[in-house]
Amino acid sequence: MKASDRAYASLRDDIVEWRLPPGTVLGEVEQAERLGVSRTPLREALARLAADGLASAQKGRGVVVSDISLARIDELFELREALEAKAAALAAQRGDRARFAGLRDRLASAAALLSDDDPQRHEYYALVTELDDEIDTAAANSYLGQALGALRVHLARVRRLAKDDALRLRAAAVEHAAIAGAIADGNAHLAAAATTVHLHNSLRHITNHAHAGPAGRPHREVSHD
Amino acid sequence: MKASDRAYASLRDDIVEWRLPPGTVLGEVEQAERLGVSRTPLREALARLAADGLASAQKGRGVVVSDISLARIDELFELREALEAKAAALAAQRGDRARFAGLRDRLASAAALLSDDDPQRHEYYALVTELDDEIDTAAANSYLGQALGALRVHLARVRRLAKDDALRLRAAAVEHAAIAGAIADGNAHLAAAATTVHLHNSLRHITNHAHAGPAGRPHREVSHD
DNA sequence: CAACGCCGTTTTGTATACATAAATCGCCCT
DNA sequence: AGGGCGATTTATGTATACAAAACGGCGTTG
Repeated sequence: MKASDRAYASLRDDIVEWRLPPGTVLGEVEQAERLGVSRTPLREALARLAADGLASAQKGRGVVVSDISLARIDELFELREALEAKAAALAAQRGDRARFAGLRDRLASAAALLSDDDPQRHEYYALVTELDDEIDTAAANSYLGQALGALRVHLARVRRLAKDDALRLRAAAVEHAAIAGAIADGNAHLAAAATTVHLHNSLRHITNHAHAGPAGRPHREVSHD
Repeated sequence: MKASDRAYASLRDDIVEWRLPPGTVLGEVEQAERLGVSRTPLREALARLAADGLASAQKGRGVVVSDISLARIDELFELREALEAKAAALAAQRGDRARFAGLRDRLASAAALLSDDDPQRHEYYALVTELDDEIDTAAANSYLGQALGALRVHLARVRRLAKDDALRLRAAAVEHAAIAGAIADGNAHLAAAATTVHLHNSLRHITNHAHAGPAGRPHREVSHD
C-alpha cells in the first residue's frame, strides 16, 4: 500500500475519532515524523483531507482540523436530508424489493439485538450500515454515492457528540424499518418522507442529548481562529 | 499564486472546456512540462482533480480524465435536483425577500437580453449565475454550498453537450423567474417544486438536443478502457 | 508609551534525484 | 505460428535538498 494512502487513512481516522480535535494544526514535518513517512506523501494526504472538508488550509500556518460545532450539525443534517431522501426515493424506484423486505423484517426485530449487553451495539450498527449500502447500490447513482460517502465521514465525527441510549436506538430501528419497508413497497414518496422523519428525530436527539466531548473529556468548542 | 494552484486551474479548465476529452491520460512528466511546473505541484493538482471526480487514478496508467457520457447525465441531474431543490427551499426560509424579488423581475424581463445578437448570451448567463450565488448565500449552509460547487464543475462540462437555442433559454428564464419569485414569497415548498420543474425541463432539452461533441468536433463517446 | 518596521526563525512550496513497480516489446519455447 | 515469459523501458511513488514566504520577536522611533 502506498505511503500517502496510509498517511491519509491514519490522519482521517485520528480526526474522526477525535484524537486530533478541531483546531489542531497539522504541521507537515511534525506529522510526517509521527507517521513515519516523508513530507511528499504527507502533503498529498493533507490535500485529500482538505478536499474532504475535514481540514482546511490556513495561509502560513499549515492546515488545521476543521471545526465541527453543534451549530454546524444543523447544516450537516440539512445536506444529509437532501441526499438520503433522494437516495431512498431512487432506491424505491429501482431496488430489489425482496432484498429490502428482508432488511425491513430484520430491522423490525432489531430490538432484540439492542437488549444485549453489547455496549458497542455491533450487530445493530452493522445492520444499519447494510441498509445504507443497499440503498446506495439500489440508487445506482455514482455521483450521489460519492456525495453520500463524503457526508458519512463527517457524520462519523459527529457521532461522538451524541450518546446513543438504547431507547433512542430502538426508536431508530423502527424508523429504519419504515424506510426499508417503503423501499420494499416501491413507494418513493413514502421512502423519502420516512427518511426525513428519521433524520429529524435523529438530529433532535443529538441536539437534546449532546455532551461536550468524547468520553467525558471536554474540549474547546468553537472559535479556533 | 502557487504553481500547484495554477496547474490545477489550468487542467480543470482544459477538462471542462473539452480540450482534454474524457479518456485522456494525464502523464505526470508530460503535463508538468506542458504547464511549466515541476512534478510535485502537478501531482497535487491531479490529486485535487481526482477528488473533484473530474479525473480518476488508474493503477499503473496514471490518472485519466473521467468519462461523462449522456447516460451519466441522468445521474448528475438526480443529484443536482436533490441539492438545488434543498438549496432553494432553504433560501426561501432564510433569504432576503427584496433581493430575490429584484432577481425575479430582472429574470422575467430577461427575454430582452436574449434577443441580442450576442452569441454568448453573456448578460443572461451572468444573471443566472447571480441567482445561483444568491441562493447559495441565502441557504447559508457551507456543506451544501461545497457540494453544489463540486456539482457545478461537472455541469459546466456537460453544457458543451447541449446546444442552447434561444427558445429554450427564454423558457428557462421564465422558470428561473418562478424560482426567484417563490423564494421572494418565502414559499419553500414552491421554490423546491419550481426548481424540480426547471431541472426536469433542462435535462429533457439536453437529452433531446444533444450532439456528439463541442463545436462539431466529434470525440469518442464511451468505453475508454 | 505605542506603533511601525526590520530581521531571524520556522514553515510551507518547489524542484530534482532516486527507488520501485508496472506495462510493453521482443524473444524463446512449445 | 502463437502464446507465454522475461528484460527493458517508462512511469509513478518517495525522499531530500533548496528556495521563498510568512510569522514572531525585538528594537527603534514618533
